[in-house]
Amino acid sequence: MSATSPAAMTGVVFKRLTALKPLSPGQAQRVEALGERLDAAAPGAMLQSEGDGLMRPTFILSGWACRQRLLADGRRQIFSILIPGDAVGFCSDPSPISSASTVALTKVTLATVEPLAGGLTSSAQSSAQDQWGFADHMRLSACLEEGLLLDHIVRLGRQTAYERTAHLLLELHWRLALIGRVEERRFAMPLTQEVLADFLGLSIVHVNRTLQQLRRDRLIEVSSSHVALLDMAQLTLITDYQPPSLASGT
Amino acid sequence: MSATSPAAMTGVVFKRLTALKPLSPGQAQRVEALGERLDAAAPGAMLQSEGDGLMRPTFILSGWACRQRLLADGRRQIFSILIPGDAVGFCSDPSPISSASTVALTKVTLATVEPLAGGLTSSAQSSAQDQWGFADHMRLSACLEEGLLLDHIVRLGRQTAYERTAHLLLELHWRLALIGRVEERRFAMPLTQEVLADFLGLSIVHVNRTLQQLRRDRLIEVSSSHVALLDMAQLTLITDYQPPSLASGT
DNA sequence: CGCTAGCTTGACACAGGTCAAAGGCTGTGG
DNA sequence: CCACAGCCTTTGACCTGTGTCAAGCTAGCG
Repeated sequence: MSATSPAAMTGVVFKRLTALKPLSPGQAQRVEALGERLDAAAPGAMLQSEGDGLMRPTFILSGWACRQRLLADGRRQIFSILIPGDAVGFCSDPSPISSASTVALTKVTLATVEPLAGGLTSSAQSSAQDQWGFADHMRLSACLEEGLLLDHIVRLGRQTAYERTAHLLLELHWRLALIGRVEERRFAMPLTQEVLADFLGLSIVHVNRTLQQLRRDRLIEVSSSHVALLDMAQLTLITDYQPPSLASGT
Repeated sequence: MSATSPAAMTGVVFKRLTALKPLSPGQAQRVEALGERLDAAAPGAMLQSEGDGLMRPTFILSGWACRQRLLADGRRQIFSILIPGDAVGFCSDPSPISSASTVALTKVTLATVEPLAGGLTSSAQSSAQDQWGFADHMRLSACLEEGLLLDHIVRLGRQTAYERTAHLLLELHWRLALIGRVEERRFAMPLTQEVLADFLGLSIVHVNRTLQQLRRDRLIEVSSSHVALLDMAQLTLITDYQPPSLASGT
């Protein structure tokens, strides 16, 4: 987090966006410029694109976060896990109340795209306007995210703890690979078992047991916040995993 | 489904859209025009806005449907239940494979908005363009739907069968009220217990038992595909239900 | 060097799943 | 108009995946 050069930090955003759709030179430049105005947040802090009116791309440059909701009695459900390169919580309609809040899971660095130079707010079409020059990417990103939400619903509704856990690991593997954070099927995963539990709809204890089962079955290896997938074929089979399609129909 | 006048059929769409944001006279007219070109589908039929390239608003005028996914071994998970007035399956990115398919649960009548008269495809902004004149509504609708997906995730991940079932009934009550299909807290719900099970992530048998428990607790009444909510306050309390906010931040 | 947050383990409880069979309904065709 | 077929609902007996409780354990951090 500390002494990394701005270029290294914005790299993840570049990779993430490029995977969705190639960036124009101008866009690439603006992504690089992200490195200028950084925001930091400590674990547990709420990240909210403060009712900014309209959506304004804000990216996680480093660290992990999540979108979650709390029930009245304290139960927590995590909707999605956010990794570097991901855009942070904005729905075109910034619903005031607790629809979902975005929370840092580790120390996090954020950067927000600045609006384009004034006068360009041309065309009539009111709201959806692309004052930031990333409308296409944001739309594709929203699609990708919807797909992830659907995957999550399947996990929670129809898969066993064992399948769920493995499925999540495959998802993270895929997403982290996209931003170049996987080596030899091994990646860092700075999540406590409590977070995993609240994401997977399980109890902490059972997450623990399930991870151990996966380990005993020689499917994964876990060591101090690092995970290695030992048998992708088998994992894919067990979990019925299908990586998101990035085919931009446009 | 048969002898109803076009106006009566498009009424639900009108109500649904108006709830999101008032319709301009022109828009209202185009909604009425929906009644002209109807499509019918039998229970079990796949409804897909056949890779239409871009999104093109298609509405359910009558009947119920759902978005679902099948696992390799036959397990099914339903993501959302679609009622009259709802827009049907289109993601800006029409992912080819089984991300999710839309299926009719009853006999269904559909209508698709026709593109605006040719030459209007003006402005430069490529994709997001509103050839159909409902961009704002579609965007708000997408937000509403995302909220419903999040609710669903909470249900599946953190609520008991009892809570889940009751929560779903409150959601349906709210959505049906929006299109004027609730009277005295009573509404038609043409869903088999199997569908409920696949939506709620439960077994058929347990859905049955849960409904009976709710009945025994004098919270609901069920009779041949009609449901009555007897104690909304209690139901809301139990399920931690919060109706979606329609506050259009725009 | 002690504290605290996170991990691990065991014993036990219970929500919800599975299996199996019996009752309704409803529509269809003889 | 009846009888059959199929689908849906209901019920009971039993099983199991996951949760709960409680206690140690480990390791990083101040």
